[in-house]
Amino acid sequence: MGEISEFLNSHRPDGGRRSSKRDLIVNVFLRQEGHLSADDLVDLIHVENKEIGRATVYRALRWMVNGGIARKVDFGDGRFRYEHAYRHPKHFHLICQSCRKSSEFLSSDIESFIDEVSIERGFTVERTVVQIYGNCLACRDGNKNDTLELPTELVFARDALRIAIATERSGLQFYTRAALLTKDDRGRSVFRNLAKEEEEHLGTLEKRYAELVAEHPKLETYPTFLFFRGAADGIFAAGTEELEKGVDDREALLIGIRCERGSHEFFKKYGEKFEDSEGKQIFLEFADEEREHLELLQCEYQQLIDTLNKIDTT
Amino acid sequence: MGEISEFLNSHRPDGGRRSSKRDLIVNVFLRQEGHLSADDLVDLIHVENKEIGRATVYRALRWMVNGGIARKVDFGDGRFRYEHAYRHPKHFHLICQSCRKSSEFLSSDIESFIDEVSIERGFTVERTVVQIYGNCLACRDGNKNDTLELPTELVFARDALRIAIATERSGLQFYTRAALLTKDDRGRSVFRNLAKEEEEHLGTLEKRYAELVAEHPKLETYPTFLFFRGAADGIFAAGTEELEKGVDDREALLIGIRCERGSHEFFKKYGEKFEDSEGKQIFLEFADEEREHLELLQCEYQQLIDTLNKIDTT
DNA sequence: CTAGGTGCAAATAATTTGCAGAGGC
DNA sequence: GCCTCTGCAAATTATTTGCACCTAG
Repeated sequence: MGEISEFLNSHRPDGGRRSSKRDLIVNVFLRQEGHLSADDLVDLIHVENKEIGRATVYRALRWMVNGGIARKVDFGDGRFRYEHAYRHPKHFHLICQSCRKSSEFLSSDIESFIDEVSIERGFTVERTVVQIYGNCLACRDGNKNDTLELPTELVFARDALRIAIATERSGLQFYTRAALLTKDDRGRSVFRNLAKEEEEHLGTLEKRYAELVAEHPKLETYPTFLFFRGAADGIFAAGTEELEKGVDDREALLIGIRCERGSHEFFKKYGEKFEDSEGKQIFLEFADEEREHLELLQCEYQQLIDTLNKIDTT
Repeated sequence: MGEISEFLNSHRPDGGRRSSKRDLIVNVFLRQEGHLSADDLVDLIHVENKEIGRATVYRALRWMVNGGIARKVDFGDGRFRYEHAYRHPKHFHLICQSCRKSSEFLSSDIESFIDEVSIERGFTVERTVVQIYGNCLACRDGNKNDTLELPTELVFARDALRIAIATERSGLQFYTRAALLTKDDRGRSVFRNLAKEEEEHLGTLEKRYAELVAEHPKLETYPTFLFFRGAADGIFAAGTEELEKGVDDREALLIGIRCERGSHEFFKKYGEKFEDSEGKQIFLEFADEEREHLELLQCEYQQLIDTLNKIDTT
């Protein structure tokens, strides 16, 4: 629970005096998963202490929203819901209109299109709402209510690992192929080294993934949380395809740079979405590695250009 | 105004008796552009007739929402807004938090990602909300309130034409190139004919576009309403690139089929979004043309396969 | 004539606020 | 001791409803 109080300290708005009642409200709230209405929370609080008034709960909720501990969401049925932000990144919602349950997802692609639209309109984005209303699978084929819920941070970590693994695999393939196709000795050894690194890291990631699902077997079949189309066959897949068109060493380096940059940016962005947790760590470690590769390639590219210029002038 | 009453007739829910008061409410409502709160509408109604009660306006709004004449939207500030559906497809919103104005957009890509997520989760979609909250350009750099608003149907028509033109251009390029690369005489004439058709149609579309912007000069610089990344260099652009990799006649046909199908589906989908209007017509005409091309190519492909089989067995 | 539309006033429902008192620092 | 938190009850806000009356078909 030390981590939670650390989280609370960093998210306390204004000098905010502490009070045992508010502490109780915040604690009960953080223990819940999912989306509570103010009234749901009042009921939960009253189980532990009947002396706490509705207004206090409302005030505590407003205080939490201001400090970023809670997020206020609106499913359009006249009351607001609240979800806590502890180890829970901003996300989008699927809302079932028959059972009123909501499930969550993230889509890197939707986010990037939203950015594109906002830029075109010169709009500064503060907050984005994506809600899909309809009917869930459970409601349609006879309410099998096996709605086991895994903590989002675990599912996020799983998706992070899957995407990282796919990226490493395609990276390995890319550098292996590039090493084969490269004419220049020095370039070949750069690509070979990178291939070796990708291979090693791939092993680490696969082990980590195996451990994760061993500990939580339900994770394997749990629905996707983080959608990212580009990850299906790995970020380097398009690059490898390009290689086959017959590019020269310089172009191969550029393709590598492009892929590493894309993957670095992706993992950095999603790493930052998460209050510290397994998922965040995986993403940020990966982002770091990709940045190192990127720098290595960029340096190599610069040297190649310099060499070519020297040849040109002699 | 005949078209409006036709629209009303097709959207009248339950036997719905007609009444002069409700007629007035509906008429005033349909004359507005943008998003009104119930109270805004009450005020507007009271300008023309003070004898109409708030409850009646609320009842009329509910009646319109049931019949699909109006859509109820929720910008999260505690009151609902209403927008009419006449010549106005379902869309997404950018909502400025300082001036409370909202602007609209459509993104084919976001819609397709939403479909993807829904399918993965086995979710049947009824309604989709995408809202971007933040600050608009006008609010940020000193409120130049030159907020001229063009009717959505015009902007939609413009975007339809732009996308259609880009598609025709890339189609023309594709078929021209394919005709050059084709070895088989018969195949070459098919591609050549298609190229000719694309060229003719391109001319028609460009004329139509020129007429549209001549009539409404502000259209040229009005912000994009329909975002579609694939349209930037035309739906056939990727296909043309593939051609250059050196494909055989059969593959060229398949690429053509794929492109025509994609373009047919895109234009059909967006054509259907619109209550009859200029934009709808452009989209559906275009969808039709692409379907014809598609059928032609499919037929040609079948004959090619048959011929190959015959050669194979002799 | 009668189902449905209408105005008014009262009801509802979620949330906020005023105020007097309690409690942390 | 001061400032903030708290409970209670009253206020607020958007919307809906009950009911007596009116109107179109």
